[in-house]
Amino acid sequence: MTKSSIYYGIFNSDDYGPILLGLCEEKIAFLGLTDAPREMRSHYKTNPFIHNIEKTRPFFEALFKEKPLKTDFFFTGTKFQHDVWKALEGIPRGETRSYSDVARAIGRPRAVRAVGTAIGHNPISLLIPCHRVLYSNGAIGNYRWGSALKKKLLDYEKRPISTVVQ
DNA sequence: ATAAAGGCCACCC
DNA sequence: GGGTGGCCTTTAT
Repeated sequence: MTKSSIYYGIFNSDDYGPILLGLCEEKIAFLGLTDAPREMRSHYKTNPFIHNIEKTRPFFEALFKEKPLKTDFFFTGTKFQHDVWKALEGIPRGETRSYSDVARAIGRPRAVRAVGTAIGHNPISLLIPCHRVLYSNGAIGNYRWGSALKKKLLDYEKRPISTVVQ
């Protein structure tokens, strides 16, 4: 059985720089703040990558609408990672949690460090809001695309009205 | 099978 | 403030 292709496009967001968006079977399979398709390799080891702006553009544009569709995700990953990522979806815009909050939320209060690692492997940045998870001491913490970008995202989310990702 | 490496945290100075 | 040991999953030997 052959693997489904990943159709990808690289776009530019005014505020956050390049955004790489990957589709698999018409669902969002990857979203990252990068212009490097190889960033998708660890998630989709053997799928063919096909550059296709036309296919991916509507999904990119939807990101900046009022209600971007949050449901159509194509997921890889282990059960543990799914549990973690699913917990992240429940963190509303403008709020934050600590890594240990998330660990508690999935019923694994002591797996804090593993939670951090799993969050770092979140394949769908922004829509699965991994940037809303901070150190328990309030520090910004790390981010796959750089702590500076994480901080920027959070600063934007403090605005009452915004056109950024919901 | 085993080891090493993580987007952590509570605890100790 | 800065180390350090423990915790748990994933990935690489």
